[in-house]
Amino acid sequence: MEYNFKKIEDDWKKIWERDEVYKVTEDPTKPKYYVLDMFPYPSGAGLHVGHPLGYVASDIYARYKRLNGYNVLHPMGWDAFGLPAEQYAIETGTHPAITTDAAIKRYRQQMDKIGFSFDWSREVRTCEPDYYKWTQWIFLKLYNSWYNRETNKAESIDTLIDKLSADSTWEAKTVAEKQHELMNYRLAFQSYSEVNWCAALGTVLANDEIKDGKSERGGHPIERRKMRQWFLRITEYSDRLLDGLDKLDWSDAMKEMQRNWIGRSEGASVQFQIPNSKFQIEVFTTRPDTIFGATFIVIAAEHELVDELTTVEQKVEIEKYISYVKSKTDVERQQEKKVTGVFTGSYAVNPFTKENIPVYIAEYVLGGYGTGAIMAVPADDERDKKFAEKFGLPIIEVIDKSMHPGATIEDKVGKMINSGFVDGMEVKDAIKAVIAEIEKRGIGTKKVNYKQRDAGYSRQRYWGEPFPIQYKIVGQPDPPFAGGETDDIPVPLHGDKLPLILPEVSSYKPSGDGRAPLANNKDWVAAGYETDTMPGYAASSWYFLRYMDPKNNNEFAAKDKMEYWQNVDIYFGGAEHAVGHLLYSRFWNMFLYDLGLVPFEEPFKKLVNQGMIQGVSQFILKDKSNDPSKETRTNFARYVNHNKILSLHNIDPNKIYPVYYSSDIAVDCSDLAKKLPYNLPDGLPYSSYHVDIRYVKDNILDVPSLVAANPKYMGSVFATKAGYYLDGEFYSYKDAPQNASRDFITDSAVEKMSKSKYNVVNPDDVIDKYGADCFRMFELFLGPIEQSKPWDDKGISGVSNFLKKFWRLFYDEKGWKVSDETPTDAEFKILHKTIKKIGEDIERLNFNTSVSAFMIATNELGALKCNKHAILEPLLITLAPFAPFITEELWSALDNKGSIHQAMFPKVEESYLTESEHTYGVSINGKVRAEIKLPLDITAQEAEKQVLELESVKKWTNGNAPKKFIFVKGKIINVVV
RNA sequence: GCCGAAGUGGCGGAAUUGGUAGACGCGCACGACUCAAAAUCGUGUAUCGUAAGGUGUGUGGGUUCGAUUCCCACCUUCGGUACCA
Repeated sequence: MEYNFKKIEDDWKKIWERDEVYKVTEDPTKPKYYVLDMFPYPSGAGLHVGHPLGYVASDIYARYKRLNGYNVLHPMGWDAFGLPAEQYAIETGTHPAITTDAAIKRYRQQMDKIGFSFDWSREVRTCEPDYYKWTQWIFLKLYNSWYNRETNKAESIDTLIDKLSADSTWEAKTVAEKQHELMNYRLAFQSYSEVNWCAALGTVLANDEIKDGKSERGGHPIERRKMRQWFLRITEYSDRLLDGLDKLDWSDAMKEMQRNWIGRSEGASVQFQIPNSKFQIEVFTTRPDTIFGATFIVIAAEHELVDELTTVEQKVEIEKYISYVKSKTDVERQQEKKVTGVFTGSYAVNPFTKENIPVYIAEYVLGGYGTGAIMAVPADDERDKKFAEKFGLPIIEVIDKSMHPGATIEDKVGKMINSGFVDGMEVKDAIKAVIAEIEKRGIGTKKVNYKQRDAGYSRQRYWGEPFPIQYKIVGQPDPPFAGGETDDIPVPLHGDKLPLILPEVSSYKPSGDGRAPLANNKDWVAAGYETDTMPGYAASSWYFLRYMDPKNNNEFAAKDKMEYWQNVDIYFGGAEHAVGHLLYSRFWNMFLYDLGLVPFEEPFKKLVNQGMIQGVSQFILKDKSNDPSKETRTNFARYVNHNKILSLHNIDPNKIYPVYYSSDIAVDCSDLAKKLPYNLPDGLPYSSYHVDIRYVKDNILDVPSLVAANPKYMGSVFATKAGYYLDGEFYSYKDAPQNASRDFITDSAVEKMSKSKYNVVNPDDVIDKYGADCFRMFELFLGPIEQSKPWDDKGISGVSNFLKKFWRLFYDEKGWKVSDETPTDAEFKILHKTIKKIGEDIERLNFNTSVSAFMIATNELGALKCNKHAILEPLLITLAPFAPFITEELWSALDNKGSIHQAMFPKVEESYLTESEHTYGVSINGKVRAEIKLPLDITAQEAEKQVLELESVKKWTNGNAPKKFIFVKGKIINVVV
């Protein structure tokens, strides 16, 4: 009987769904295990072969845990709010809900084909009111909470009000004043702040949505703009987010990225007095030890004292400089390596040297970090040094590094010099001593600074959660009323009014004045609702909690269910979320934990970052000039005579007919180009274009079918070494070189899989051809799960062959051949060796070597002609997590009741694995020269005697006693001569 | 610049604690079956050498009886990040 994967997979898919095989409920009699995937954004393009890699891995892990008696929560859902659906809506007018729903259906179909064991009864969709009701609810909790630094946790805003009420001035304040004051504490708060405004997208972007100064999506330019925005006070959690990392089983790379993002640095803040004035400049420094070398102060262009410090004489120049700094975009500021700055005209007093030191403004000091002012120590800081050199400022050496050759000027090593009371101290001690002195004199304190900023939480978009906020204009009655202006007070919606449903709008475009698309709905605006929506990370910051209790209408998740499931045991997802989603989720979870709403502080115990499967893009090379008359391009003319082609085919020379060159011609030409006595204008006169990989096999383009499917290539010439294709027909050159190839060869490159690069491989196609089991195992067989690699289906036949071979252990042409004979020890050994290996591999996530272990077992059993039930059935269970369909089919053929996926993973019988002998490799001076089989319990003396008897060893020892004899039991023997 | 990961046959990769480098698969070659092809099965396949033997895990050095594995320096690639004081 043949292995008919199509029928098997279709049948079992239906049965699993009918019998709810993967449905899970809380069961206190079983240990729980929570296996989670980062839920996808359902894009219109569907899944490509890269997406399922992590899902396949997590599916195997979940199935394995289930077979080992765990009650496994393994859910899936949709991160359904997002920009692509909204932009499609702007282009076509289709409501994003419709697009999103269609995309989800498509994804679901593709996923079902692969045979995942998700409990779909727990599916969540973040764009559904049932879900975002709770996103809004949590936002209100954040709004109504503050961070109590004394108890070191978030508390209800009421405890803050109690505290503030103790001060008699509090009661005297107006409602508005009180609200403004509280805004300084709320964990979700509003503030005017410079934001990253993207004009092209009409929205504000978070720092991590920006790459190289441009929007991550679309690559549009970003400018700084002051706007009133919602923020989350994540900085209150910086320390806990940092400390919590130590307890997590995440890769070091991932932890480092979060640490760098949080960017904690310890130092001191110090006041520098401006002589004869009430002003002081507060600087932040991580190197208080070097304060004796501080010879000038630099403040940011945005610093609040700029006006006060600018003297009359310097005013014009300072204003010019500030407008110069502001005119530059972030990109330009980054590219600019020139040292710039202007003297304010004022001086400050170095509190230790008592010298008057000049105050400068320079763009290398940022307004947003630290205090926006630094004490510059040119002897120990690269940038300060460059600045001092350019402006002729004094450089005082304060650290003797002669004992540390090779140390950079910024390394914290050496002995203090020229530094008053700390002279002779080591840098480490000097830092402490200076801080102590600063604190003693009351001119500063020890301080910790973070790079991390509070997280922007407003988006000028339509397709997101509405804020459950109305605005109250000061002096007016309660909502509803018109809002949106600058002095109004946000009023949170009452919890029982949630969800606040996302309204319909007349246009999905931003209103044009910087306000969100919701401003296009008059009723919405009239009711005073906030017109911004929440960012993408809102919903994804807590979805893992909702899976535990997805249908609950009274709570985001019931306490007892969270108590049962606890946090995610293993989380699979891409490394690109290191500082976005993974940081925000930890923050939200910690917050909910502080309020006693969640029973665990960290949401994700173990993290696995699957690598990306990239696409192999194919390029065709197009003649750049498109001008057929220029015979001067002698290099190409060797193969293609444009004019000849034109006249042969009666083509109008004025008509545009692009010529594409096979890349082997281009390679020839680049060789040729090197030999030319002159340079070609801009490199070689061709440019690369992506071509759909469907028409390319092994870098050879199928020109006729490409042209047949794409009318735009009609009339184009595809030149190869032997001839050319025109409208899909091949014509040879009369003088073509002997044996020249007709193949049109493409160029290739590994890139991210994407529709626009025409390099997408659809899993459906692979599954149709080889089956889902094969697809799953092949993805894993490609290499280690954490490694990125290009998709290459060359090896897929190996996995396909394996499945067929495996099938043939049960069936041959004549039919069923499984016997009830008692297996031999050798057969048992193969079985138990495999059980052990697979169990260990899954725990370590070494799925690629598991696949090879199955191949080995199948080959070995095949060689022994073993078709015995007692071997095959346990083996089948070990394979079930990897290949759920074929194993289920064979399981039922073995006359088992119920699903194999609810069976028990077999136990390893060590007795079959213990060896009494070992074949030792015998090395002479570390090089393996011989082999010898010895009993495992042999003594070193006896082994030495036997080894030295070997002819192949005697040859090296010449019969002499060895210098040394190394015997490592069960491993190796080494003879030193 | 800084932080992190990696570099092994023609290719994807294996070697889990310092102990027989190249498992498994692809590709390739040869053979069997076939009128033939496909499919399937078998054999071989790091490299130089007829062989004995030599060489070999990015490069150079070191520790060790023994190094893909540990240490030092360097090169390359990929990810992250950046006037962060």
